[in-house]
Amino acid sequence: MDGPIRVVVADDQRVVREGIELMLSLTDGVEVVATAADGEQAVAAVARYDPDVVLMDLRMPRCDGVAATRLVRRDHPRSQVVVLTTFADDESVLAALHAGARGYLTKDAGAEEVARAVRRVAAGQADLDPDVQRRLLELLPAHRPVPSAPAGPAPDGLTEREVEVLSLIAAGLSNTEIAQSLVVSEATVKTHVNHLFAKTGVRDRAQAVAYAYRHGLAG
Amino acid sequence: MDGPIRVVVADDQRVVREGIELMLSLTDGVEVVATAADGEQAVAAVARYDPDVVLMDLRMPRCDGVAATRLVRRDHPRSQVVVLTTFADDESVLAALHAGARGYLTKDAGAEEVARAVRRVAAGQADLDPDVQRRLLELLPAHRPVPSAPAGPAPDGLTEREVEVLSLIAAGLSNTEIAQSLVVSEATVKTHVNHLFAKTGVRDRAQAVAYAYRHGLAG
DNA sequence: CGGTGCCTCCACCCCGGGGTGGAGGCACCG
DNA sequence: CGGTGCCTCCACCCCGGGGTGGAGGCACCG
Repeated sequence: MDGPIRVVVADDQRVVREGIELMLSLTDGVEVVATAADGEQAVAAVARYDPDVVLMDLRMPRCDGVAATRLVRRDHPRSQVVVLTTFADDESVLAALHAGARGYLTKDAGAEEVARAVRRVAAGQADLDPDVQRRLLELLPAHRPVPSAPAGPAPDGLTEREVEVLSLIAAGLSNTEIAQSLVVSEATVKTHVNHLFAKTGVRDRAQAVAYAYRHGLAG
Repeated sequence: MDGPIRVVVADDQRVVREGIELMLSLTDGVEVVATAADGEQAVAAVARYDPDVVLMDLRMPRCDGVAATRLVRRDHPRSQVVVLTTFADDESVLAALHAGARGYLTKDAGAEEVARAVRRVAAGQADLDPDVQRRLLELLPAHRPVPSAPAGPAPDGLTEREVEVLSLIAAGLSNTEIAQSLVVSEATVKTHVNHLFAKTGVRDRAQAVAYAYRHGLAG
């Protein structure tokens, strides 16, 4: 990486825009090449200046930040986008990340955080607000271990009986119904349920059903 | 947060273990209450000391870090886990995060990074290595909630919001978590849940998860 | 022989999930 | 204009699910 990291700042609030511009101008190795007050201007600025990084507000008039991010990523994939916004609700976060943002900062980030995000993103890494990271974890897609051994032995050391109970859970049976189905007491069912929860690391039967589907124990 | 953040350090290599212990002992507001040389010891230490944070190596004898993390999260959900490992391959990362780790550091992290991760995780946030963040982004689920109108209309006359709630149920979230995720009250979530149960004809969330998987609203 | 793992069952506790019966705001539409 | 559907939120109730801490029988095996 030679030469400064070239940045475009897009925010509809002038104070914010100029504050960030100033902040970054005092940062070593970073240069603000343009600013934009709405999404359309941001896209145009990217086309004209081919920056390394775009600092993008989400709430802007005329083509909001998400749409602008999507356009930037589609037409100028070399330019990375860091979202800088007051809001961190799931809708915004997912939409922005899906549009291709590699960074996500909230507006109480300090100069240091902003500079770090710009550098990391320019270096091909990601830099997300800690709360956003946590949300991502919650949305973690199923961990499919390896589809190698499909109908092989039970995963996570489940016993035969536990797999049986798990399948019935996935089939939508209550503990009482499972007990009737297996001709054992409900207490026994609850024991198996507790054991298989512990082994698979799930919290409740909803998660257990998802686990069963992902591991081919239901369907 | 009053009192120091109480930490357990688990690593089978003595140099690493004691190095981190020293490093953290010099950090304001952090106290190492125990160390562990393998997974079993780590789990036992958590049970005995009820720490705020566990720094967990992944490669350890007798119950590896992933299993230990899972146990800690199951049995002592108050204690958060930060993984500290040399490896950042996808399998390890996914397994660890799935087991419930809230932090992920590689071993070339400095004292500052380690301290920051401990603090953030203790505060209920997440702190993942930037490369891990990038991997997570690549794994981002296909933003199911509101995909404009791609995969056909919702089955059984489900509204957009109901489909959204159903997807989150299938992702294993509780009503409280769904409420937080959608930024609405829990009462609203319960209303949607009741409506979608009635429309789809399921009885509880276990059956709802199965329904979601069968109708391609999860997975 | 003793140890281990699995299956079986018990009592007890508590909270979250699921159900009922409301309500208001808003957008859309005939 | 009034009706309808959706989203939002409330209070209240109750039961099943999930967790704890036991226990005994049995098969297998070193």
